[in-house]
Amino acid sequence: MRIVVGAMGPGRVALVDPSVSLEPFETVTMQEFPAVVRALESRHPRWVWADTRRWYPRLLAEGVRVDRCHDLVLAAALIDHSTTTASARDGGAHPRPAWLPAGPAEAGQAGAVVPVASAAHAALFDLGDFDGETQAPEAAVTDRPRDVRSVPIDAVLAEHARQLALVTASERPGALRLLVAAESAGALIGAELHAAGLPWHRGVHERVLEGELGPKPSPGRKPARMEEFAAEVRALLGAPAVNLDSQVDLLKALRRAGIQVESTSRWELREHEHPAIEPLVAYKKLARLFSANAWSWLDEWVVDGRFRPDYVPGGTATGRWATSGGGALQLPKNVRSAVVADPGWSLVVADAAQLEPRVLAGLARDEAMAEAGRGRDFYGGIVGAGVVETRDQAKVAILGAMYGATTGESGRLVPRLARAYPSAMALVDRAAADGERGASVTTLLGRSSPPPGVEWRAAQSRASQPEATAADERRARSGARDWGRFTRNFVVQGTAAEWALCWMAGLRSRLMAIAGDAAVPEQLAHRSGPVFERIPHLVYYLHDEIIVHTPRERADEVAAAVADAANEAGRLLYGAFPVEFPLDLAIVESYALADA
DNA sequence: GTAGCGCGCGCC
DNA sequence: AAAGGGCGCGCGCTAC
Repeated sequence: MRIVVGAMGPGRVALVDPSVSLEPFETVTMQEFPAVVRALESRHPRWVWADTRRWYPRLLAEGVRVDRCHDLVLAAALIDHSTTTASARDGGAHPRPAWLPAGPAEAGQAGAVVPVASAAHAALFDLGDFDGETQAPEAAVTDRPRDVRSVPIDAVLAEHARQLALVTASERPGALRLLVAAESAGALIGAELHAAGLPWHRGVHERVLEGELGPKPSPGRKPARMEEFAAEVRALLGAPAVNLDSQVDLLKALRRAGIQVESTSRWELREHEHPAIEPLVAYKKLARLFSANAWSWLDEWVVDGRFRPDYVPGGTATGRWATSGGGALQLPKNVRSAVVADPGWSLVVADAAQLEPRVLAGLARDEAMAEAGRGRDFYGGIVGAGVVETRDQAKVAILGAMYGATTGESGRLVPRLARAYPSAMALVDRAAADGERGASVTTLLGRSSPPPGVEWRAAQSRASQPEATAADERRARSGARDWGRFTRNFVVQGTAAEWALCWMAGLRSRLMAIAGDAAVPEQLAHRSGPVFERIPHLVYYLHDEIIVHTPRERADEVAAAVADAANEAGRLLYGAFPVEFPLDLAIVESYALADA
């Protein structure tokens, strides 16, 4: 069952079950809405709404969670740019409504051919309702509203019907259905992660800062240890006034001191011998910590023992998430010790071991590569197969293949990988070739890469003119190769993001089931907000890694659910194809202890 | 005073 | 240790 939600008149919310009628079966005020959702949730509907980020926080604030949804904004971004719907969209029979946020103008032409997803996913995401015989009402013409909650119900219904039609007409409807469901589940999870917050121990964080930077400086001053290194660098460069935080200033001072660098970046500095370099690198390290994740970050981002970043599911081209504010996806390892479970609680920390090579093996249906990944250590498996001599070589070669390395050790090793795993190599090479000629490529479940920009196309066509100069041609070739590296990586990174979404979505439903029969002692009530009191819940997500905060006595059960969900994600994407997704999994009190 | 950009660097 | 993909953020700096 689906329930479509939209605005009806000022301040009223209409609820429609399109399998029954396009007329609302109920209209309520925004204040009444959460209670109505709570009551209807027992019927296990899929909530169809314009934008989860707008609708769901309000529900969570009232202590209401929903099981499933269809996020029309996120789904439109997928459906309207997928190469798998290109022919269905051809001719403009399914125009995007004006209220949707503008996306890239056009999806590219049919791109990389990637294997078809298994259709064995109906149970988990329960997509049986997706093809429901929904009638399409006349599309209401609306301007783009400031708040998508005010999109009229008729416009929401029309958009829903449009999306269902396009998915059905897609070349791979099963895959695209799964992708829409997984992306929407991600939107629910993103909002819940924010509501729950990551448990953050201010005292532990401050001790790390004091250990590295010295005592907290007074406002406007730099920490003592930064000043010490800065003084040392200035003396050793013979530049008493140089501002180390100014790239231009610093570069001049370095050159005057005889260090011939092109930039002030750490990796280039390290290639030179000069006594000032070591303290300069140390200064930069501390400066980064001080400006990005020190006391002012704590003041701004940690409230009541919780770090609450704003996650942006689907925020990047490849489908990885972004965050806005707080830098949640760039937390330096040395401050992660501040992530500490509440008393009586544990953290279940899990990350997928070598996710991307495994995703590639499945994507290409490369039996030999999947065989190397049988067992915990993919890179060890490659060495074991005699492809390269050392684990480090295996790692560099694999990364080189996925990122398009052409030079260095990585570039030299890639050909050996190509001989051992021709199918996998052919898949990424084809993705690169497609990108080089400006075509879009598509992930396993149907997310397509954006087309290159107008400048890129202009450079390519300039180079093909008779009067093109050598410089024109060089620029065009270099641009083509850059874009090819992007599309090469896109199919792998994007499909890995899909695996991770399925993993998290499956985990979330397992955790909800665990919570459903939870009778956790009252004394374990903690500070994480009403919805998540006393129940295991996700608190962090980082591309291939998750953290669940759970009452300690539930930790083993949660860990099993995490592993189950990973296995199921593999089956959802690859069916019976034998690619494994082992986890590094730990039950700890502090995030810092999970690496051990 | 602020918007926008390049740089450098944190994470995957 | 090294130059290949994806991001966000803070800084200095320039242009307005």
